[in-house]
Amino acid sequence: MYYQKNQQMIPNPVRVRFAPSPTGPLHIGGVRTALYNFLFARKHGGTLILRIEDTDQNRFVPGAEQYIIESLAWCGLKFDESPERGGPHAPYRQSERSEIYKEYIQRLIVNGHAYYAFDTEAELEVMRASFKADGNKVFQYDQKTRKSLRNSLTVSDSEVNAMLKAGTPYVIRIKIPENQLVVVHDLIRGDVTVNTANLDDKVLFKSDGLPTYHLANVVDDYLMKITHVIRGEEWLPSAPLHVLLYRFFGWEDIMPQFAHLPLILKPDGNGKLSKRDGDRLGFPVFPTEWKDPTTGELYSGYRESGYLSNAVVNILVHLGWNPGTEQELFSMEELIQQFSLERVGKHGSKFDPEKAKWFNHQYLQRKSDEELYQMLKPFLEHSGVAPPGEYVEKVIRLVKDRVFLVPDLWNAAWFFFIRPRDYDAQVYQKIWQPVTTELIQGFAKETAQLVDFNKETLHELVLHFIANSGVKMGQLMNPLRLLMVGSNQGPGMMDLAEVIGKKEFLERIRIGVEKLTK
RNA sequence: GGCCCGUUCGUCUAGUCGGUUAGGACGCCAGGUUUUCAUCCUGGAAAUCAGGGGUUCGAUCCCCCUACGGGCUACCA
Repeated sequence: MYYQKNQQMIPNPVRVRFAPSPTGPLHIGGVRTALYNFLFARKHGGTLILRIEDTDQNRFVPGAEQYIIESLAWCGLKFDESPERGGPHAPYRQSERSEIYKEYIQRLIVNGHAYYAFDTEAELEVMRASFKADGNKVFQYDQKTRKSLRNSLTVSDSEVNAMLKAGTPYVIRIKIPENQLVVVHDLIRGDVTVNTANLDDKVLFKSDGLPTYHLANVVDDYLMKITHVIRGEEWLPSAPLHVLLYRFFGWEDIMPQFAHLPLILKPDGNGKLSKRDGDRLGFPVFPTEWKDPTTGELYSGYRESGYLSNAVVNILVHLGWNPGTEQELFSMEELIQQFSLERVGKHGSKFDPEKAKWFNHQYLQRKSDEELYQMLKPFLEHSGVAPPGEYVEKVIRLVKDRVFLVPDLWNAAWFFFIRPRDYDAQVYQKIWQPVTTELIQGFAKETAQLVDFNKETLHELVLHFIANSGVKMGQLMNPLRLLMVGSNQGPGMMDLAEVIGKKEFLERIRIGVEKLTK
């Protein structure tokens, strides 16, 4: 037995769903919602369902459903029941369930909890405009205004039937009861109470014959025996409406429990995180890359930017949840074990791209040399070099700890595979003295004599050389580094020299000196 | 505008019977290692717990008000 906050037993078996609409790539906020659902399901040995909420044909984007499934799979999230896998409550696409909703909306009409509304888009627009003109009021189709609009509450039954028969377009709206208190028990926020006087008569069924989210979500959650609805905070305002629907259908005592997750906010300023923020500040807002099929617009992804899926999961899980301990790096197994809704915060979190990188660095450090090799391979191929594996592994050991994103593997190591073409002008200015050229050439001459070339012998030689010539270590080493790397970066000089070998070492000196002293 | 939710270091956060030097992490600063640049290590600055009222011997913690922030307010989800 397991008890949540307010002594509510978690019914067994747990069944939760992630219910995105296929309107484009999945925002990381959505990924996090899916992740929390996944963790909750796994933790309680429950079932995770993917339900595609595609009741808005206008916003349908081809490929989006596939994107959602694949990008989530990349994160390690798999569904037990879904459109592609099927399950006992198939179909899992709402567009394929339209007959079901018709049956349920009829029940609401018969019971007097819903009514036909014949107002056209244009008529409602006029209402909105007149409300706005009258002291900037906002028009709502609700218990106050419905009495003066064209619907089955104001029009006679025979007239309604005539209109229906004539094929007059209509929508079906919920009839919100007057002046009642509706309480939503939220696992994260506690009880949220709303007076029905503030609720409007939301459209339940559209003129295109498909339900809106509100109806479809309640009917499907009931039919699919969902026990917990874990979704974003943007749904909190409509939760009372959903509770009312459960009540009208007579399902209130088996209604799922709600948990409304706080939002992910932009790093600077206020408001929720958007693609725009990512583009502006230079970090991805989507798990994997997506190219919009119609506009061609590119949505950059974490995977393509060089993040590990493990790290992304860890970054996201911490945006709203914490373990209550000082552990900060988790495997999926550990998350499943430790996750709980109780430890999800109430307030939104600003996304911190710097911390995200740091997390990725941590996970990268835990990868084996072999795994890192595999990640570096594409870069080697792209540059047309094919060094022996033994050589690459030596390099990886030297540069590993300076890698934050996967491409850094190449950025921090390319000079082991390719000679520098340019030399950093600022560094040159700073370290290249009048005597340097002669000094380096003298050193190269002595190095050429070295029979056994490795980091120890080279180090010894350096020591001798500076003692004899009376220069400081830096006067020799800094120019050498510039010659080897083209800048002032990279691992220790001796390690670097040993790996590239004597021949290459001398060659780089020769070529570099020639270029720099021209 | 209306309704709802929120508010602890710059950021993510701990703090769940009201009594803590308010803890950790990222970032920042300083020192050390690396004769480079990063990494790494050590140390440091950084939160009058949004403000004001209560309740209490005592409030970050309970209540109220205000401010600020956010969400929703479509025949979108």
